Amino acid sequence: MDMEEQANAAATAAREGDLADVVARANSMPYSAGARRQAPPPPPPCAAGRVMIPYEEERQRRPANVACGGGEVTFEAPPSTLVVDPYLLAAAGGYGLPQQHQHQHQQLLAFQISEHACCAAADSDDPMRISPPPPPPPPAPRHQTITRKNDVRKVVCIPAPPVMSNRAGGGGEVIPSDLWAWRKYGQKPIKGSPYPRGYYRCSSSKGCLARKQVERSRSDPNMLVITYTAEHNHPWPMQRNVLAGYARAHTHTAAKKQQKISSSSSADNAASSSSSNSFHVEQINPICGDQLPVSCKMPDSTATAGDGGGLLFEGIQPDEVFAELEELETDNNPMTTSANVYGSRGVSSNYEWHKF
DNA sequence: CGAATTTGACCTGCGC
DNA sequence: GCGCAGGTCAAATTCG
Repeated sequence: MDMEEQANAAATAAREGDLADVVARANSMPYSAGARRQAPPPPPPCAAGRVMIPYEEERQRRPANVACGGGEVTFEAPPSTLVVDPYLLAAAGGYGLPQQHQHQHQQLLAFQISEHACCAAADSDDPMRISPPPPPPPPAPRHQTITRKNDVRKVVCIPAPPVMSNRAGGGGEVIPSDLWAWRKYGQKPIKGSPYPRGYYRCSSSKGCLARKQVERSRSDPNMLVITYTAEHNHPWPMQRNVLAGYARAHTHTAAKKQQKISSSSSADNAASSSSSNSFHVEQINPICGDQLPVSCKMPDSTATAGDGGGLLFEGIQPDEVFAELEELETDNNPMTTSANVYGSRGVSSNYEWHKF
């Protein structure tokens, strides 16, 4: 089957909500700049409730169960994606990563896409289904033409922190951060959904076309559906010193913010101090064959999608993260290894990834 | 005061 | 061609 046939089949599968086919397509479609993954064996048809996607026979005994929407999807744990925070990978997710890094994360990305397919399947009228593989997008003269329906999108489905009442994105929505810096530029109510959709663009670099849309799943409000559109045209801002600073800086600033919040709003305080400051994502941690109880803390209720911060990692040792970083950095990428090029200081604002 | 967010208006694509 | 819905812009507002 050549690429075109694959694309057509995948488009049909997506329309029909065939999760297995969508996953197959996700695994075989070209990601951004690099399409180096070979298509896995055809998965079994999408059955209601539970889907097993063969990935590696020897790991079949250690499936990771993911609750998403109404059904349960069992994904194989990709062998090369251990103990990396799902959000980091959602952010990196291969999408917008330097080409050689994308390869490392495509397996997980396949999971992410398929997981959303599960959500989408639960939402019978969910418009955010996987789009058919588009033709190579021509240079867009205007921004509107870049992100219309026939562009490349990556969809991530993650557990959503409780709704907050602060001004952070999405009408109080707290978006788990990724390593990119995002600036919100719009929000729209979506027909048929009680939850608005927030629109973010990358603020890490001027002229970066990367965008993302964040909304809650209609079928499962506890799930956030993040749609990444276009690519970052600058290096992935992921360096060990960035993360190191991030961990410290946010515990500190979080405390300050929390102090302020608690004195200003008792309602907000109740929400943020009880449940919303910490949420567990072990259900989205299929990347670990064994259920690694990873909990991500939202440092404070004012964490926004744009500030690039917001998550503290429990259950993941810094060394493990850095080991992963090491792997990435040694992947012969001059852009990420020369951290100071982009990393020591951002481009145009103080709202950037160096704040992690 | 600079930067981010909010929000109403406008633009575009798509279905009928 | 028209209307609807999604996506973006940009002025106003808010925050640090």
